[in-house]
Amino acid sequence: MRPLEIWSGRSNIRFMTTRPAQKHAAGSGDSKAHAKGQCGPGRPRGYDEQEVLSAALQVFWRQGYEATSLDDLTGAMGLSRSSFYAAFGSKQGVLIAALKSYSATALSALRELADGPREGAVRAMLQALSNPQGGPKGCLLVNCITELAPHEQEVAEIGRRHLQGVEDLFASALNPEAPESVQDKARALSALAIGTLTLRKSGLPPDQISKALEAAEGILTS
Amino acid sequence: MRPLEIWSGRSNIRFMTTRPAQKHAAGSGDSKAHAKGQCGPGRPRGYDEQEVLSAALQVFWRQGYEATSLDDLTGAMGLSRSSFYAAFGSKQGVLIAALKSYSATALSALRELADGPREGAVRAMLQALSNPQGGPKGCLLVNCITELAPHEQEVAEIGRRHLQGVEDLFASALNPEAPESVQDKARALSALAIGTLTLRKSGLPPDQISKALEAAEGILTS
DNA sequence: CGAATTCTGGAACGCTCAATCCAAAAATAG
DNA sequence: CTATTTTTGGATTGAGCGTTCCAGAATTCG
Repeated sequence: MRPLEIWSGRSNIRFMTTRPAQKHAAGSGDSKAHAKGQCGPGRPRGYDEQEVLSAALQVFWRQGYEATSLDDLTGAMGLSRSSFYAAFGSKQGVLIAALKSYSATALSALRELADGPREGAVRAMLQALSNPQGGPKGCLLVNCITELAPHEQEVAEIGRRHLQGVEDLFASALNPEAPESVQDKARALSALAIGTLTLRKSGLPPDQISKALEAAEGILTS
Repeated sequence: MRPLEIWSGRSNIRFMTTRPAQKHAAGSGDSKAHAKGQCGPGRPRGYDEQEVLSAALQVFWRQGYEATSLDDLTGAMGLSRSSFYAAFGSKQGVLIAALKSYSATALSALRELADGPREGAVRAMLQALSNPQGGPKGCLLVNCITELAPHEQEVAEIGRRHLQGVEDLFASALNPEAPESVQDKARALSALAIGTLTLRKSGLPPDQISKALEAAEGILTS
């Protein structure tokens, strides 16, 4: 078996030590309002961090993690290798940043549907999850969970939190009557939506999936 | 983007031309009863084809396609590179053979459950699919569909047929009353089962998944 | 016993991989 | 202006990749 322990621990010591202030968290939590104007002495960056992260996200989404090379990434991001490693530390680093950004964006969009009119909320969420912006590329997080989670605990952790978030939104959109099995129903709805992504990838046309979802939804939400 | 066109077309011309009779189909269809005893002049093989294929299958299952190197494969199979390429032609070749073998085995096992007593058949199928032999590794075919199907049409094709098979078995296990939406219900059940594999990979314990499945199943099958 | 055929071990091939390094460029601070 | 700090481009690194090749070992056929 190939050594996969690259992931944990020894990530780019040079970067982590020489530039500890620039945490770049990439869209998730601790963005310290890194105003883009003047921020110190040195040469300013020639790129927008969110933009290049979004470019990297798209590549991972289209190709998967292992099938994506650093040339793919730097090419799509428009960055030299130096800038890439200075900003993200490693290939794994930019993946983690992309996954966090993706999760935040996706959950935010889903929350709007969950907070909409009660009737139709679940249906709208199912349709949105099963027919994501990525089209046949599916859901970036589901793809990466499938490919990496068993061996890379940080991916698994981000994935677990994301799926919990989806579940919670389903639960909040379900009829609060009969709350004894709301969590289980929400979990089943999540699984149902996620499963359709595999059907889609294998070539099933979207309208066939919508039909199946409607057949299931009518009874699952009651 | 990295050149991925390796897949189609130009697969090991030397092997294909110099040894065209040995099709090795690896467990799927056209096994010409390749009796293991005497089968011609030359030196006999020092390995069992089904055994080494099963070993390769396990490695792909555990690590995924891209993360598996040829050293991983030949090491687990106990084959030299020469024997490997003589038997399977390429890394893609052994994956395809493994997927076909996996699909046949899995569908056969699922058919026994579908043909069992009507009440409980659907539940047994859901539990079996969501808690496969592979444990947290999930389902080999679902893994490979997620990782490869958008770019490798042969994987997509095998996956599509497999999922269609699962759907058909669900349909045959469903109550034949109200047959107007049997196919959609069966498709939804497939998606539900497949989706639980992602939950499992992200770390959700099996009993939580079983609970959600039972909550969904009671109403989905009625 | 040769001759023909087939498998096996292991080295080698060309290439790509993720990651590193360094000097030049571009900004601020005094 | 000079000194300092940071980013950038591009060459480089050593290891690993999938695949090929060939000489020798093992078997059957005449």
